[in-house]
Amino acid sequence: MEKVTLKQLAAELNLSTSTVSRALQDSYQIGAETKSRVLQLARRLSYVPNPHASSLGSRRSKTISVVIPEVTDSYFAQAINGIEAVAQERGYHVLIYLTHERLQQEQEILKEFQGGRVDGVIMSISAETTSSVHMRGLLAQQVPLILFDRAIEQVQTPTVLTNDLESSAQATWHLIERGCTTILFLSYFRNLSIGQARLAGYRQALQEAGLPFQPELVVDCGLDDESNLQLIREVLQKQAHTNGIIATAEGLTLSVYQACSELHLGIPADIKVVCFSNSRSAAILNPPLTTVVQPAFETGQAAARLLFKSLKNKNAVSASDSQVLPSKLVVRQSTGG
Amino acid sequence: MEKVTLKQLAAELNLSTSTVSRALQDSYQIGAETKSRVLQLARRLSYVPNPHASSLGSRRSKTISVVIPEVTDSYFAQAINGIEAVAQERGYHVLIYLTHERLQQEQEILKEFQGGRVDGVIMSISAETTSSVHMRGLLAQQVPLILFDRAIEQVQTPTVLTNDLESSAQATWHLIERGCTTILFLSYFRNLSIGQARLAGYRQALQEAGLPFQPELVVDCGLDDESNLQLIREVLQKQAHTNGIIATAEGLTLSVYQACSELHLGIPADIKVVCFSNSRSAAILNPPLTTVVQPAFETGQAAARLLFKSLKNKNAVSASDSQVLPSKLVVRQSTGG
DNA sequence: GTGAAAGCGCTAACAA
DNA sequence: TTGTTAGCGCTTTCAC
Repeated sequence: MEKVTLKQLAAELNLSTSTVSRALQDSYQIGAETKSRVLQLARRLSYVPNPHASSLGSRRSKTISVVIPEVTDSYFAQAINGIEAVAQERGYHVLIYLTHERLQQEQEILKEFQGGRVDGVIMSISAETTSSVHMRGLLAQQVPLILFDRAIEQVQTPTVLTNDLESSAQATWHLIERGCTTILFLSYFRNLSIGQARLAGYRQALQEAGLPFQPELVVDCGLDDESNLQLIREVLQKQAHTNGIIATAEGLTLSVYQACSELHLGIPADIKVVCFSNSRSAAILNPPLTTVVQPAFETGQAAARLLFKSLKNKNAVSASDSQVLPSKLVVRQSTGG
Repeated sequence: MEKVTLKQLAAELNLSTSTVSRALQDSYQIGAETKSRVLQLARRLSYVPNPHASSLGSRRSKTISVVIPEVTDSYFAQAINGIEAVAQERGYHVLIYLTHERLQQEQEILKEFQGGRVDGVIMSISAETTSSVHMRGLLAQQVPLILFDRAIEQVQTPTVLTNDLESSAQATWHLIERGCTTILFLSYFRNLSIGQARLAGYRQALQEAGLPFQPELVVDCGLDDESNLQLIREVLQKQAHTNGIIATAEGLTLSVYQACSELHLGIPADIKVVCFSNSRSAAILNPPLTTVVQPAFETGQAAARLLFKSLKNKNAVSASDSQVLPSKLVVRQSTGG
């Protein structure tokens, strides 16, 4: 099967390529009859445009990209669905790139985008990202960038975040109300602004409740389950009075439950647990897990909408259009039900 | 910041664009000194090639695509990671497309690929896909296609599958050994070949064990949790003797646990449960869930390797290179531990 | 080892 | 309403 091109369509129809091109784009400049002739032939020969040629010619790729740390996390998976839903409405393609929490990957990906591969970018920064220098290049090229969930202060671009400080404070308060006095805070890559906000919320709640903040109760976890498990086990042994845990990432749930089980700490009898998690299985864990659920799908949607607004008009959107969507606390038996 | 092009580099260096192009591709035709001059300037001006121009010129996009039903499923998320790992080694980009289990989406996506957007495709078909006509076009264009996990018979292309029949039989046997006599089989989109293989495995085990096959114990579930829950609830009520369940999709776990809980059926005392699931949280469910775990990452890797082999030499790979990787049964308390 | 030149397939002024 | 004509930025023969 030969590849059919615009030129061939044009030749066949005794039209110019530009007319055919316009007809296929449903341009107002083209007569109804011509359009239908073109469309008919295109369909008959099952013509498929070459996106590279079209991107090159128009300097628009009709493609946006999503750059995220990983996809084996309910939050990001759900956010992708939100972004996709919006992109699809507008006839845009979505390229997903994974950084695996590595700054270098993120840098390389963004660098690539300066070549014009995509029209805009929606990103959640990697755990290693502490500066925004690699975003400057993109922005200098006028490629719109929206950050979601995990952002970084210095960069002047719109963000869609959740109320991390508040929801963390709420989770902490919830534990306090259930009688917890010594609460372990498991941070996930401490340098993330989101992690700091959650830590701040925790501290704020402690303070309001008149409980002391104990730095030794803050444990910085990472990607590796095995070492997380070990860290948690150790701190639970050392800080034997611990009777509450806040885990700030879905990926920590397993390690927390395992550590408690190994140490024969009953949840919620001996120790109460709440995790930031968008996993649907939270409801059927043993025991069912109290979670801080982030508005993942909605965040994706909002980010995509901002991006498209910006694509339409570069100046329509600025950092001041940033949004904050609320997370919600879902109480289950891991904190006493 | 102006966009730097090859032409500009060439002008600056008093070289032709072709020389610069070759130098950047590390062609053997170019002298070492020239190469280093080019590279240096490119770096200094932070030159980034335009991928569309390069794809158009070379008729290769250095991009492969992954087409999957959804991403909020551990199996697919892990498979993506496997594919990505291989693609990255080879300097290829990975585009991920979601069909949301809809055939129409899948058709549109594959159609698009006929335009030359990607060099090759790795796909797991949607639940609605019962024919392979929409793949013919791609194959006719010589775009290599590898199917994984969910394939379809008629199409002559390599596949990477798991031993669904065997693992399903194994799971069924496991339940039988634990004393189950009336085993509910929850299929997920019955028409999928993978679903049929699993059903066949179930039937085979029953037969070997001398247990009757009861069609009313086979329930076809779908995407919607709510209706799945209802279906399961109903059949459990009608078939009150049921003392075992096999759920053939990760997404069914929640509904199964909920249904049992609502009907006050104790797992594993009253009813034993095994699910096909790659979710890490299986170990901490209430009770911990016996799972059939598929080799997701490895399947992704294998599929990608096949694809690259085929990209290198169209004739190097054929349907006869298809692979079958084994799943494994992980026994936990939901079947008695 | 390097350059000239002809595209790749499509878009978008500018004309007509 | 349609056609002409340059490109878009890079690759790739074919010469030298």
